[in-house]
Amino acid sequence: MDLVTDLGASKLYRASGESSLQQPQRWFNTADITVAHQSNLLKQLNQQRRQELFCDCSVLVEGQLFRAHRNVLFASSGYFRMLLSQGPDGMSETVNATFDVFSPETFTVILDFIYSGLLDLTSHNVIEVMSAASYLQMNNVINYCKNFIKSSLDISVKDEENERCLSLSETCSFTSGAGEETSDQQQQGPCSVSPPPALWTRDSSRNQSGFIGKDLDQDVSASGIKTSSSSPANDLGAETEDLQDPQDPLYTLPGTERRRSRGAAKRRASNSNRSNQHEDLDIQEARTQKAEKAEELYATLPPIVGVIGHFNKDSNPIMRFKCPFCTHTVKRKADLKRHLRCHTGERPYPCQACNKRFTRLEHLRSHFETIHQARKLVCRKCKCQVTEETGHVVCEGTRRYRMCTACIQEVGCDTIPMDSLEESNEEPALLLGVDGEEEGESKRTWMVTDDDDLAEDSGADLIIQQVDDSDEELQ
DNA sequence: CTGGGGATGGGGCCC
DNA sequence: GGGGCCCCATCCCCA
Repeated sequence: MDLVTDLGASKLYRASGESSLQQPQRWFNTADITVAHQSNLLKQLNQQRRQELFCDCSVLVEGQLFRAHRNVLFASSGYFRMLLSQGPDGMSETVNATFDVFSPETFTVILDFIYSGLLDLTSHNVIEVMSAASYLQMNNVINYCKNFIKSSLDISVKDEENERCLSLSETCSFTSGAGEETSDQQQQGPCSVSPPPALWTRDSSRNQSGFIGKDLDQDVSASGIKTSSSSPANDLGAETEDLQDPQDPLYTLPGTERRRSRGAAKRRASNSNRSNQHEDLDIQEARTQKAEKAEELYATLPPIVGVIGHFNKDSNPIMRFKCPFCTHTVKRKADLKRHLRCHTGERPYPCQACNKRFTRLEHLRSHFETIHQARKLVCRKCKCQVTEETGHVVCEGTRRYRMCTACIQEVGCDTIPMDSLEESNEEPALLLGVDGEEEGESKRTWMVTDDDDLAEDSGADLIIQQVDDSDEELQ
């Protein structure tokens, strides 16, 4: 076979034994040949795996044995790449790997994908598969899972993403050449997922399982869905700072971004008084919309799963509640409800002084006491202990802190707006909703009472399922 | 560039 | 189940 020409990636070959001058030429596009060959090779390997032919690698997952080919695993998984490259040189030796961090069912999905390119994702297994893929360092699978989640949730609020989401939401299985770092997807069948609302993925809070790492954030995949780089504790969402408002009840910047934006948030907060009415209306409207979406989110929340972990000494089952969004489990449902806020992005507790919102009342209280009440009896400048007598409260915008008399004199009284709690009770009283005598607004408590700011209880069904929570117990 | 402190967020658990 | 406290991790700011 002679190489005739090269058209980019697709090389055209002429069948040998034929005259190019006398007979019609028969051209073979090697791209098609390659695809067919890869497909056939994969089928053969998969058959060999199922028949346990030439399998030189044993993988034990929670007691269930899987047989596979080390070269295939090596090519598909960063974890196995590392494991096998560190293993014994003797290629004749069988390699064993043991996992307890994911279930055999999950590994079956992973293994099937490796050998077929078909990823059998469902709304019930996608989180576990993504977690396992993260563990096994299979970025392509992670991306498929992420896209699956995104599409399932119909996250897009942008018109230009609607089409993509629609096409993806119809897809239940993702296909790819095994080991390929591509995110091409094909429709394989109807989607079994009832898409949760957008806010779920718009949330970018910390992920206890940490199943989305840097790689995932870096690879936005061919779908073009934008993600933001974030802290190692990843986020499911893709949200830019610009689209969020710290005053938003669903203010959900990813961990790092959120903190990076803290300064900006503070600036915005400090400038909030200057915002015009139009902006207020916009914020209010956006808040209402997001609150509605939050309600929708809770209404369609994946079921809260009560799980039975290991048994205690008395052979009594240890009940734990599994987060439907991550692998985290907690002992109490109330704790899970609290934990869910880091996924939903709920921030039901706004500070009335700076409009910053918090996920917990105690955080709001701590913030308020520290920032706005100057509860710390420590001089901000020299850090010495101060009392009501030896120090004064200094106001700086909505911030209050204490300074000792010496530091105040050193800095100069004229430059610092002086205040003291004993002299001015209006703000703490107003903000704390204490029996203040202030006008109108003073009747507000420091935690917002707007209905749309407080998400209702999910009321999710409780499902009992047997899981191994040994890893969680270690946390 | 680095270390310390402050602010914030999240988990465990007690009341 | 909610409130609250404690602890720890992370990030940002600043000296």
